[in-house]
Amino acid sequence: MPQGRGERADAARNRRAILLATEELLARHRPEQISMEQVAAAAGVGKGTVFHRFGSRMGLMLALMQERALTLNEAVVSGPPPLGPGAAPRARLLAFLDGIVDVVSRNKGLLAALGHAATTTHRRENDQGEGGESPIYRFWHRHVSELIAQARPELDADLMAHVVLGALHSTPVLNLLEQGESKRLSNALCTLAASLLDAPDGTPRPGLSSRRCNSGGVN
Amino acid sequence: MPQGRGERADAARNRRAILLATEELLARHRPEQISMEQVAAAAGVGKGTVFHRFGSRMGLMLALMQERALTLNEAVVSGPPPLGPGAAPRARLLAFLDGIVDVVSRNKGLLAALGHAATTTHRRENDQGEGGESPIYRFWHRHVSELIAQARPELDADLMAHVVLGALHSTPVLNLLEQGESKRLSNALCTLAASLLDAPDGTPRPGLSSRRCNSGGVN
DNA sequence: GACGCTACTGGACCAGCGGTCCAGTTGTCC
DNA sequence: GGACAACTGGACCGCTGGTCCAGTAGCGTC
Repeated sequence: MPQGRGERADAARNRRAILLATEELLARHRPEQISMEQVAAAAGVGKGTVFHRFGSRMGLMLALMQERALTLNEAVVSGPPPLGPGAAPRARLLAFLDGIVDVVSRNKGLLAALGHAATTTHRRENDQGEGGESPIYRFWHRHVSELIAQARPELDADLMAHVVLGALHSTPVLNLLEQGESKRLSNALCTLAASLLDAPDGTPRPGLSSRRCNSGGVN
Repeated sequence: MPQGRGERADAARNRRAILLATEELLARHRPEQISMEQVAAAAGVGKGTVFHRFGSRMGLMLALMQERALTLNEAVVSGPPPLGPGAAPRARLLAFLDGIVDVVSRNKGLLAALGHAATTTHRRENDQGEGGESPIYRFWHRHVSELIAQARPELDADLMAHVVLGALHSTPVLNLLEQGESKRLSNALCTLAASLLDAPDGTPRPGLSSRRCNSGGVN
């Protein structure tokens, strides 16, 4: 993506320096105590430069995340099975979950930083109630959602994908990752996904697995 | 809990006013654009009072959440089945998920506000790497975890509970809730939990549902 | 190699935040 | 009704994400 015609040499250099500095800081401190000023200083650059290149805290984190997720995304889109196209949806999903956990665990603080940025970033006039998700999340969600839909068309694939991916943003889970338990998470996520895809839904155990569970209000 | 001997009349009045004002603001605005100063003003109270009563933004949100979750928690601990003790773990879990979704959907912005507070609150000297979860989360997690463990002792119940509860903190899911899709979420969560508990794990479909899925690194 | 155009740079600056402080007030107990 | 402490509230602080713009330096042109 960089030096894509028209990017000056010094600009490219500084961009890399900023990204690198952010990475280092993220590795050493909790994301919420890293200020943009610190990032700028660590990169040997003025604050204005950081904002000029990345627009906002959110932009910075997004750019970093995008870079980190790039190889995984490429593997999904055009790599060999089971991650890439060609394998059965079930196998692809399990492989992909593995891949995601891997990326996330290698970038422990980054997801948390993204979450933090999302709630911190100043909203100017865009009073839109909606708000946009990050492209990476969108990509991941679409992929998971499609795989679930292929394997189990009767499920609410869209929502299930959100639920599964949601686990990665959860603070307790992130803490676990911080302690090197990524294999454990990977196993749990795969078990969960496998259960969902293999569940005896539709015919067996009638009245047990698909019973309605909505009751009245509680609070 | 209030006026529990020793709380002054005006203090109690103001405490309720603050809680109420927070609720109203939360209902009308996104949580990240509600400042403590606004809360104080809306409650007709000085900023110092708010901090004196609740300690921090986090404390305020926690107190509000605690109040909202109270009836559910009581129902779980001493209410009638299927929510309360006595029913089978599976039924209790499904009922509880329903209950949680209900509470969360009734307090749309509150969970988000809690998450926001968690990343925003100034950390003084407590440089502890750990960090404490909220008591409500802890309670919910323990309950879900125990139910899963009872129904399926071989699973990583602790982590599974985190994953399931993590869904409630996910922004896309929260957005869905905002649009009144709480029934959909409830169904999805129940389907997922049911799949997990009913999964043919251990003997059937050998080599399919519990196959190892950890591969090498990707990034 | 000089030149000018322009994108890039960086630090002073701003509004607003969460949180603190403490002098003054007001409820409560004896 | 007096004394004491708990409560109150607004001025204040340090710091943040983000803006601004004068100055700088890379790049294409001749």
